[in-house]
Amino acid sequence: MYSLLKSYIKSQTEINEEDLQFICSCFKPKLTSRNEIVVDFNDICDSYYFINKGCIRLFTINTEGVESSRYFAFEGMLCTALPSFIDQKPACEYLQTIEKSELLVISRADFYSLVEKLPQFGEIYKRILELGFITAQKRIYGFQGFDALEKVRWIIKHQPHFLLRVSNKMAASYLGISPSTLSRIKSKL
Amino acid sequence: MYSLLKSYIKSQTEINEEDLQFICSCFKPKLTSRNEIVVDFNDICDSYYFINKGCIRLFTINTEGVESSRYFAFEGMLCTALPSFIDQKPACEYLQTIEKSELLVISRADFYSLVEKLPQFGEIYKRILELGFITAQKRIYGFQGFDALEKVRWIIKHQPHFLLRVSNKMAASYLGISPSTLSRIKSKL
DNA sequence: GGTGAGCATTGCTCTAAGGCAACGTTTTTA
DNA sequence: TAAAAACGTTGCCTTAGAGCAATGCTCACC
Repeated sequence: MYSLLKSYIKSQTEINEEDLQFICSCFKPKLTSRNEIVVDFNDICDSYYFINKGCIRLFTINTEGVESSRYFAFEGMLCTALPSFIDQKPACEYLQTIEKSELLVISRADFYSLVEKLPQFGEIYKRILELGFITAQKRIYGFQGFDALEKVRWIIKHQPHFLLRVSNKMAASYLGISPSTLSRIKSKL
Repeated sequence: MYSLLKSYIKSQTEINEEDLQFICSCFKPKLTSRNEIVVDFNDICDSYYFINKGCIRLFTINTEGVESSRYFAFEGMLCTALPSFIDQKPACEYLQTIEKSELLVISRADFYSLVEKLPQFGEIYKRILELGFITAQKRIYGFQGFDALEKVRWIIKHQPHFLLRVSNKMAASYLGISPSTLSRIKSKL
């Protein structure tokens, strides 16, 4: 159950077995079903989630009822509704497992306690933030000024499994195009 | 020259005068002209910039020669081409002062040395990353699925000075609309 | 394992907004 | 300070892609 988490941590930092065990002991397993909402729109998010199996989507619904997805996380990745997690305000977005999933959950208190007490874990958190920042930027550049076809090509290049793993509707809401447009583009390659 | 930087740091963390002085001594003044390119497309970015006066734009140019702006920073803000700064790879974007500016520049080596040696500065860096991440996310949600008018309303609401400070062309390239569309929208309020 | 809800696909129509061009204005440069 | 280059604005035309609707498929749920 914890082998993927362990190898994730070891890939991020030098760490001894004892500390590694201690970190893992802070993560509790949680099984979720397809399309289960783990963090609701008005919730204050107080956990960080490691995906042992399955897939998490972060999305919101605007005033006209249209979904907008901003992030998908897969096996071996950490994920949370970060703005809410950091500032302890309502998430204003949903965190959803779009497949039957096995999550490893660490509470905010334990997470920050690890960041404080274990310098290696502080390093990991810094790295998560840096990577998140870079990913968001790449996405902004990747989508800005591109037409629908170019966006689809971009996602195929940068996340080859994405379109295979995610429903047409969700993928479209991530790319900022309509499901029918995405469907038409896919049928032409 | 350093008063704005000092008040920025004091607003972010508890710090004594000695440490504050030491931090400031790592920042060197740099004067730049309007539209000066500070970090070029192929440069590896090895400085962090604090804006004492003026304005920085981060943008790139795609294969068809179209500009896409992803971030504008104003007085009292820190800014760099972060992906390049972190990973020491070519920036693939431009960092430009769009007005005559006074920057306070810290080298990457000094920056990371401060992060290591002064816990308060480490905190500031963590906070920069967190805020950057949150800002990027808000922008993704803020623009996704919005039409041109809604985007303009969004920027007026969230950054009221933006359209007054930034040229029509640059603002359009930030909002992901054409300069003529932005011009038309502005004329109708 | 049968039924109902939601999703994917595809054709048709319509509109927001981009491209282009012309003109006036502002900024840059020599 | 005069010429040249870049930018802002506006009109006209064109088009990518959204919206809607009909059909067939898939999957969740009893």
